[in-house]
Amino acid sequence: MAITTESPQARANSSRFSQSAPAEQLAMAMNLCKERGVRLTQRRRQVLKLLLERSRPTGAYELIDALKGRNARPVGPPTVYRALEFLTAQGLVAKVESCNAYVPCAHPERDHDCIFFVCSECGASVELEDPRIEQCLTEGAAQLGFCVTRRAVEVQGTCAHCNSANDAD
Amino acid sequence: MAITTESPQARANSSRFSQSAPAEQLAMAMNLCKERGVRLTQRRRQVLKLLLERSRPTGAYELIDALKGRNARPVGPPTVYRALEFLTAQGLVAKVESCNAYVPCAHPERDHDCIFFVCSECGASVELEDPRIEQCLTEGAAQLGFCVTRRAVEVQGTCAHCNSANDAD
DNA sequence: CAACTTTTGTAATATTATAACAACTTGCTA
DNA sequence: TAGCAAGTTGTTATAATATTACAAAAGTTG
Repeated sequence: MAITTESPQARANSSRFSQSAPAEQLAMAMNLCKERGVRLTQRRRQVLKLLLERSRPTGAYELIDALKGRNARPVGPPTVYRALEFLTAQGLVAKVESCNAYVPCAHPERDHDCIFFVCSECGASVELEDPRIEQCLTEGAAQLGFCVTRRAVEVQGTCAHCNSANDAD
Repeated sequence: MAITTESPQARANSSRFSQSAPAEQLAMAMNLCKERGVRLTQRRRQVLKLLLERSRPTGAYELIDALKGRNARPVGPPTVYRALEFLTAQGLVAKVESCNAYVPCAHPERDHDCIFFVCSECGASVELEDPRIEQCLTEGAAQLGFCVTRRAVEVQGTCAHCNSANDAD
């Protein structure tokens, strides 16, 4: 098996950089779910929309608070966690484990791993795809006889934007 | 900069496979701390020892419970979390973010990233080193102007042992 | 419509982690 | 060696994250 050598592709989770607006992403998600015969209900759509509108990984309780404003009755934790579970299973959302927070995936239509670069200063995250890393992890797993279900590759640090802001001080 | 191509090295966190006994690892940790001029106090040593004795990533509250048996007075969460913070800073222990659990590092003397393969069935974890992945992450960071402080590469799935046990059914 | 499945609501609670401040240790140094 | 300063640990309370269990509602199918 040859290692593909396409260069890694980055995609920020920040609206400043996003390649498609929340509305487009939402429409795409609805299509995807229709094709798959699963239901992107109103609640699930609400949660996904909120995540798409944010510029950074968002905690479950932040989502709960945000939903309080949009709904007649406040929603409880299980409701949001269930929506996140569904969205994650569909590859529409990923959990950033090191932050206990959630982000929409850049390319839910493709089945791939994401690498997250999370800025500990501004909280923004950038999703990177790198087939070489997936390949390494696949090889490692094979070597161990390990059967993979989920991967999390997360890099913490400070983003270019915050770095230059700090230099200016 | 040439990519080193040494093959990845695995090291299980299970005593079944461990290459050095807890006592040796502890002695090594004490030396390391001495060299660095930091204090591996009794509490910190206790926590490290517990982690070394376990065959899997261990939660903070599991450590607290275990310490209750070993000490006259029970220790509170902050004590354990502080010990974990110290041990992590010294590279003696790493947190498996996707499990909210902690494991001793295989090679605290070397400054490197670890990749964890965590079995969701038996809970055991294997630490793998792969310079190629570190290289990819370094490149990715450089490309983004991102300044890295911490990395977490975690793979969830089922280990060889559990896989073959399941096949036998 | 009736039976069934899936989704959501609600209340309670479990699990993981931190804040704030007091007490104790350790190592120095006057 | 007394006394101070820094670092470490103890203690209490509480914050933040997540799940269980069961009831109600909505959607699906015969």
